[in-house]
Amino acid sequence: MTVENTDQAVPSPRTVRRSPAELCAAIRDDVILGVFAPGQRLTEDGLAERFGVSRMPVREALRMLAVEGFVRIAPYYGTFVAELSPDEAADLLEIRAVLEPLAAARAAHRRTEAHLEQLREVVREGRQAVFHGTLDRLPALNTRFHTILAEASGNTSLNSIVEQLRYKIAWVYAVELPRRAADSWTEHQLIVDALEQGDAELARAVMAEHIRQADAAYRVRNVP
Amino acid sequence: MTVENTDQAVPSPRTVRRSPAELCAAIRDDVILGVFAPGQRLTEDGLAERFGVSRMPVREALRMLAVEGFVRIAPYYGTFVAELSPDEAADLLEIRAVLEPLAAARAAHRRTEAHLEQLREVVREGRQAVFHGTLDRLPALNTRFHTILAEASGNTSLNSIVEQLRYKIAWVYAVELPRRAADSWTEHQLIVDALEQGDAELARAVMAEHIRQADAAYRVRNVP
DNA sequence: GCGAAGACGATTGCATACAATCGTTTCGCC
DNA sequence: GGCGAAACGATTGTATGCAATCGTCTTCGC
Repeated sequence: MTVENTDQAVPSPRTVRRSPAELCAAIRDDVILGVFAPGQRLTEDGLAERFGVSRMPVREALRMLAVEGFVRIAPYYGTFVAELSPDEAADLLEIRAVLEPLAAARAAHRRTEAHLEQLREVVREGRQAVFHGTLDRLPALNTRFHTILAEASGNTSLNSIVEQLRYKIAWVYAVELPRRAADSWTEHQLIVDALEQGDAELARAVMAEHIRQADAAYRVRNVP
Repeated sequence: MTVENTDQAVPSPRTVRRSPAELCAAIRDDVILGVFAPGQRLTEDGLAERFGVSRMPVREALRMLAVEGFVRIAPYYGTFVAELSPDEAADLLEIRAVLEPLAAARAAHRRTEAHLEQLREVVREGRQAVFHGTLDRLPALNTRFHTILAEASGNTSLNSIVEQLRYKIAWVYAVELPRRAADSWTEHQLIVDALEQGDAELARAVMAEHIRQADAAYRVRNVP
């Protein structure tokens, strides 16, 4: 094992007090946003200074991120941002391709009226954004749609697994927005329709097709 | 939130030095084995004394277990063994029911000859144990079979997710062994056959049926 | 000049000490 | 006696200090 690049030479250290769980989320965000590059070394001192805390909460946050798979910790050696090969990146999509349809099928039965209203609202905003060409709002709306749907599945484990997958996919992939936007939100509408009807198998099928189409529009970041 | 029961009044504290990752596994084992009951409070001091280390490695291990979902941490309040409702327990099986067939289908293409040999050996031992009635060896062999298969899938993320699921299922469920043993190992044989033939859809179908049969034989522990 | 062994610097691992917070109990007041 | 607030004890959160380990550089020997 060799030391690849030195410490993080990144801007904007925030001097806000954060608990380990918040630190974990903050570092994960920085990893996803590319502030810390794959393979980059993360020193405890560096992160501690960056976030204005001591090494102890940083260590706890790093252990959490290691379980989540965003960093890998080599004992007595160091912590490094994880590197996903193109194959591993594709594997993430393959897992999501079976879990999201499962979530949709369950949501067809377990969804409450409140869930439906939220989904309808998100789809309405999404389609409006497509119509008006304000595409910058779409990523957040898309995430929100799938988040609500995972919640509506009523399966907490499934929800957290899919959430983790979405984090990783957002990290590894960049999506070609304009090409897919219109179709994507039409499909979202079809999914909500299936949920309203309580048709689990229809919801599963439509979601499976939606994921299939979405995967085809992804583009791997940082190809070696 | 109320304090349910006091600290762990458990026997056999081991005075072996352990790293945070090993501590995490050790505590998780104790949770799965029921040494720590669901809902029980886990104090850092208590665990530190039990494992012969200071609170720091214990804290890091607990953060990892919280991410894995075996404990829940309430800031400035305490750490408690997680409690899974019967619904949440059933949800675990539902997730596994789509992920294991996916692993089997992938393994049909990605498995190496070394994987096949290991699987054949495990199945041979399993069927022999069934034949001779030495049923106490079967749980370990069953875990080993599914572990090798997950590895053979060549999808590291899928592997770790399924591994986590298996931990939780072993924790929450007890299985009626004698009733299922013979059929289960016949199905294992069929899965290996499908992998040998490289028939992904056959492997997926056989595994799906295997999981379906296995789930029917589970019995929830600690029903409230 | 080249290879190996030891010393150094940097970083992680861990134990201790202290601060912050929560639940409970006790005390005072009505 | 009942209610509210302050003090206490217990536990968690964090910072600091030191030991352990690793990689690298230097130096010695050939």
